[in-house]
Amino acid sequence: MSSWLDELNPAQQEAVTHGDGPLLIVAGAGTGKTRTLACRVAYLIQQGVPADRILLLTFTRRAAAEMLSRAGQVTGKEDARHVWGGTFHATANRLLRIYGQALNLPGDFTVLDQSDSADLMNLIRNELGVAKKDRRFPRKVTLLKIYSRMVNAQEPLADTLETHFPWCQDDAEKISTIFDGYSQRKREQHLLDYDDLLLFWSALCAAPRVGEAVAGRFDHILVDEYQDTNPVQAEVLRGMREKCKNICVVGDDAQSIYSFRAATIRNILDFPKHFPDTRTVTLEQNYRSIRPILTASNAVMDQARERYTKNLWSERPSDQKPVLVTCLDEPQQCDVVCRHILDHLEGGIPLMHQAVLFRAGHHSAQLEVELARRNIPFRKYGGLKFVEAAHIKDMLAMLRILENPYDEISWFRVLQLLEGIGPRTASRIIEHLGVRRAQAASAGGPHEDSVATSPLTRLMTDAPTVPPAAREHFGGLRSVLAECSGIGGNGSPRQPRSRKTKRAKELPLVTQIERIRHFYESVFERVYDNAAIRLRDIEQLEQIAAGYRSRNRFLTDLTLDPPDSTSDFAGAPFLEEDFLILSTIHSAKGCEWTVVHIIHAADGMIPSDMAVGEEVGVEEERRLFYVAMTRAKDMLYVYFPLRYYHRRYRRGDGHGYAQLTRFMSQKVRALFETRSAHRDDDAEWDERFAADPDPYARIGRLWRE
DNA sequence: GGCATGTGTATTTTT
DNA sequence: TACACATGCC
Repeated sequence: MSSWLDELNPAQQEAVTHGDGPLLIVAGAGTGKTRTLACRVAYLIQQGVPADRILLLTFTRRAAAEMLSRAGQVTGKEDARHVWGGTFHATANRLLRIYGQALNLPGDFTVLDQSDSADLMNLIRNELGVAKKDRRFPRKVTLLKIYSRMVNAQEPLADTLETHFPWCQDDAEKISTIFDGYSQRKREQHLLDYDDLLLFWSALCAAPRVGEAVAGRFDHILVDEYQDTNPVQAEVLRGMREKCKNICVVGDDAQSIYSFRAATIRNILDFPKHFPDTRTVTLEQNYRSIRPILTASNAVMDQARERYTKNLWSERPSDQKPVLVTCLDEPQQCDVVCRHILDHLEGGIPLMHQAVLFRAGHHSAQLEVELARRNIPFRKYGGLKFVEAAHIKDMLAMLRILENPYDEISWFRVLQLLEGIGPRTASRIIEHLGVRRAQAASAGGPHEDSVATSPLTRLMTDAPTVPPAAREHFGGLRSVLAECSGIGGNGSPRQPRSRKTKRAKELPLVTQIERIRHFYESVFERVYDNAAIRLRDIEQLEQIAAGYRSRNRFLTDLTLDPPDSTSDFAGAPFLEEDFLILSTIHSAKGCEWTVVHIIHAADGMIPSDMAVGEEVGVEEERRLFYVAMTRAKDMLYVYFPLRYYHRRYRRGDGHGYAQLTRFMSQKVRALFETRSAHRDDDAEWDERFAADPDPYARIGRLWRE
């Protein structure tokens, strides 16, 4: 057989060459999990399993792409490209486009992202008039969190409230009314939220004949990061493997960090129960980190309440302990991090092989400013995404109206951008246009649109009255929608389109975006104070759209696989230069770098003070810290600022003293080299002055630039 | 009545 | 920073 098998260790080989039946791979950090999974895909293909009958479920699209490219390298064939790879959600979407009809789901459904879902929730919240002056009612995001946890954990509302949202218990009745309205709207308007994708997939499996067809599509299912799947995902897998038991899951209970998404390690622990005759393979040799880093990481996990069963070991000895850097405050932390990064760069380690990790998206804000100041290019993963920016959502809302004229929240969003139109007027217009088709959805036939007039058509033929202030912009809205959709136009003398073609002639996607951008120019001018920058972002969106022919595909891809760093599109796309990685710890899952910098290792940051209320919360934060540490190959820095200014504590406008993260116990610290960035005041002063640009040079800019 | 605007406040992690 | 709510303006 192939020589590439010889390069694997015995445990990896066992996993890769496992035949039929359930397989559980318990893979500690850095034990070659990705490689093993990729090799197993390659092995299956070499054994004659058609690539398109293999399903590889991963946590991100990136992970799937990487594994398949590796599998391709191993087999040396193109086959691996045909493997079904992607996230649970993306796969659900793909399957539901094909088989959804069996569940009365129209093929043109649109997918709501988190904030869309929250907006829809808010719509109903407001309609119910539930907000009272005397008592606070859960906000839209809270409502969505409750809903999502309830659904994903498959846990009754009362239990969900009691265990995770006790302060909302009194509102249980109203909350359940809101949830009713929420699901009804989604059904009427052909909308699926993230959770629905999983629920519908699960329902698909359970459906009489289609279930078998869907499951029968795949000879083998492989699942990565199984410790971070939730009960619904487990249910999907069981549904997919009722007959054929070829399933392989990979995970590490010590790295489960998604319980806020209702992920549960019960899935991985109970896997052998759900799938009898499971073969379990444990991977314990770490190839990633030098020994001192692994030792320190293991020491962190030794304090965990639950003991994990693996003993990770490394064959990479080194004298270099990980480094704990105590800083005076955050500015100094930024300074030291930058210096270390540049030192390593000088020493031959490109920026791409270095990463700065942190607990929450905004923890890197100061550092980002400092990096920009020093001309260190970076790319940030996690935190706020490109598609979550308000103006991008404005653009997407227009496209979604064109795609699905019954999408109520998109109408709301677009209408309220116009001067003089607030919630009341928007709602009146929406009613006038007949956006809410009562009961139509339950009939669910493909001819339903021909029965009722589309809201877009009505907008053209029977325009609602709008307040004077809104007239001009509303007219603009009508013409741009008319132009993009090709539906009649604007009361203009243009002759009515012939009925010969059923579908009106639409403009190409990129042209649509261009026209809409043009329309938004004056709108943004009024609504946003930095309109120019936002409009430029829309041009970036046009670039992305250029790769798409189908508008629906474009919209769905953006919601299910959003470009994950803001700067993916900023700057020159042709200059593939070296850049530093900034990432939340969550987004760093599965990645590795030569040098890793963990910043804000203070109690309250790691663990987040949002999580310290419960023991299970703290335990998960510990695993999070462990995940961060085990990303490092050769060098690990942990930074801890002693003081925080006006940030954490509301009262007291001065500063607060922080504590080193509780996960760095005495024992753990002993495994670190400890450095102070503030050893003596003189040195510190010198450094600060040295960091400032020469005043003469600064003045010189006045005439040299 | 309904919209624009101001003020206080709470801010994790992601498909 | 964005959201929820209160007040002031057309």
